[in-house]
Amino acid sequence: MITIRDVAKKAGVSPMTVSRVINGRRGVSPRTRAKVLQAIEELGYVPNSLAQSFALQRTKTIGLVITDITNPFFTTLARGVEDTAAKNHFSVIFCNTDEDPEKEALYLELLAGKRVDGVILAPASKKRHSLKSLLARGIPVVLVDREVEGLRHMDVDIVKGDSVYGAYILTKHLISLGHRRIGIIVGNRDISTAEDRVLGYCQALEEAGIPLDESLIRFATYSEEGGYRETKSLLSQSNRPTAIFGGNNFIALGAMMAIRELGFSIPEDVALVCFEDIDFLSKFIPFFTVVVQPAYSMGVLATELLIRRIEGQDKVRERREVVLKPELIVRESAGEKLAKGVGVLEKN
Amino acid sequence: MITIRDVAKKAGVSPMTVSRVINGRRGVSPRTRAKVLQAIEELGYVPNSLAQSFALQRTKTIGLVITDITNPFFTTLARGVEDTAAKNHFSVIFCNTDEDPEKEALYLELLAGKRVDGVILAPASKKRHSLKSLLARGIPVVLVDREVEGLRHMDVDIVKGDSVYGAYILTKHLISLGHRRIGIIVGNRDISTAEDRVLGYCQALEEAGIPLDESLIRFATYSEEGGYRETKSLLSQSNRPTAIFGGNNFIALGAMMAIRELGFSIPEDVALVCFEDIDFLSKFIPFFTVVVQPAYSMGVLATELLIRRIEGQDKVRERREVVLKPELIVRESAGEKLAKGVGVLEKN
DNA sequence: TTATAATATGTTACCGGTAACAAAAATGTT
DNA sequence: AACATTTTTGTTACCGGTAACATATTATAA
Repeated sequence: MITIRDVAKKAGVSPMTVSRVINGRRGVSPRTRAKVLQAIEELGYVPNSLAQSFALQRTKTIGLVITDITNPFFTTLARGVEDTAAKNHFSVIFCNTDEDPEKEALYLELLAGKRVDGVILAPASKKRHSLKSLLARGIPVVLVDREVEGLRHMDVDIVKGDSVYGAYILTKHLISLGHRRIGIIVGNRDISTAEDRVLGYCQALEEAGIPLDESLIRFATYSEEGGYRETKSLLSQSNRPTAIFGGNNFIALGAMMAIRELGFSIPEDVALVCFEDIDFLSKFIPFFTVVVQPAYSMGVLATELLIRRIEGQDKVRERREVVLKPELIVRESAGEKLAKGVGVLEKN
Repeated sequence: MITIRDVAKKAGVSPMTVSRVINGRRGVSPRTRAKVLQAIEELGYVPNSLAQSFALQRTKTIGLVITDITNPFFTTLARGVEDTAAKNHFSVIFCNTDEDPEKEALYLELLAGKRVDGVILAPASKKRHSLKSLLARGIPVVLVDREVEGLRHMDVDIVKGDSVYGAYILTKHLISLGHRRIGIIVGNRDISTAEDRVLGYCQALEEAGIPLDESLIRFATYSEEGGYRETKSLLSQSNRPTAIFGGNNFIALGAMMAIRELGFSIPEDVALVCFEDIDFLSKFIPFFTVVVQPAYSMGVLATELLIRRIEGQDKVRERREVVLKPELIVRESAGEKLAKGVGVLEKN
């Protein structure tokens, strides 16, 4: 492998001079620079960024720890991260935790060992402990999508959607269409968005004077199985809901399966809405009423915040919180066509 | 930052001994090992894998260079790569080229600089040159999904789907349903799968004795716009096709848009089939007839091949080629319900 | 022309591990 | 007990860059 010393020898200069040329530092005469560049060219030299990272103690690499790259929400977010990282000459190492806090802890440890310059994390749990290995080492962290408890005074930024608000408007929309018994299925109680979405749901019900029925609130997992199981359970209880609020796209997918299996149709028998759009489906058949979050922007913003921390351009040390408003997209799955002239649907 | 020397001092041994303990090497007495472990524990020491990589000249990291993580095919493939890499204690750096050979070359250069142990690449073009920076440095490469020209005798493995066969059976399926004029839209001519899919298409036509009409074959881009534009063009020509074969999911999506805009319906006016499933959509509404490739397995296999090369377990130096058969999933978008009793549809 | 500053280049040591070899200690053998 | 072996531990140098400082060269001013 060709090193900086090989180049130096060939160009008849010192390694340091070559280093200067590579990094475009001033203080190299044009003639010397030309000689060095030629030597680099002839030898096909590529600087060893590993050695560089090692010497400089920074890797120009960030870790992206999410739960599942297979979820379009995270895919899009990841794309935002990658694009922004590339623009700033950072690479991205990516890790899927599958919502497993242990796997998460393992990955964070790994990233700490790799001395990544920073980490973007969608935490699998509200618990703080897995962050320790990073924070203790002074590695900046930006959370995305989800909160972690007890970080108020630490410099861990966060970029998230306003789940409370999103759930609130979605629930309100259902109520405006005449629904009174609305089931809600979200992820694990340990995930902040699960709590928040239930909170927004409760707020909307309260505002409408609809009494809360605990049996309609289900904490499951943000997965197809979770949605499937809880929907079956919800729809088989005596006083079954007329609408179901899926905590995310996967849950809605599972719910859809369950509804179909039970021989019900959407929205005639049960309305079904959810958080996150259902990508391809919605392009083909604009059917599902959803609340969408700006996933790509979340990735971009998180990366920008992180890089700013890394480069130390932020004098401000306190925690930053970016909360993005989600958007309600009204389509048909909540029975909008059936309920002509109701609420948001006047225009129909 | 705590180093191995700090631990050594605290434990009253040499750094080398600590290194041995960390790596679980034999030749350390139980008592010493205990002392060292305790020191590590007390100091909260985590080995600097950067330094480790540097000393050992291997990074335990692979690069994954694909065109777009947003495409579910690549997302799934990436997941296969990540899972397999993690299982073997490798990390994955990921890069999106957006089908741009220049961006690809840049990323490969970057990865070469980072001294990744190997690269998995879905090439943006058949041209070989961007691979040079890796091959010259002896960095193993495994191609996925697509071929690169002139690599016969080089040790660059490949894992791909059998595009010729896939296109062949899909076209044959259309023919069996009575279609004679079938339009096909694929990606750039520089991409091997584009050529292969057209090849399979031609074979099926030839076999059925249907003369080739060049105007029905469109090399565009593997994107929504490509599908949209070419579909509009295909459907507005005088003798318009009764079926369209989308080269991938995005193309089909664009085609769908175009068809809808032109006021046609699927499959009554035009049949529409494609390569790659349309994930969410198909779960909700099993409508699209497609040929699917085992994306996850492709990721797994590619990673396994790569790691085997990296670890040098392969005595065999010649190029390996893994070709996976795609699967035809017959649904309704080619007019199967309309054409009762025809071909594959006897069971209906 | 000489002093002084500015610019260009070189030297040394270090980043934090580990391989390769050397030395010391423990164990076994005759 | 004396020697050979094996096991445990330590020493040195190196991986390939770069910071910090030292020195040589050139330009600028007095």
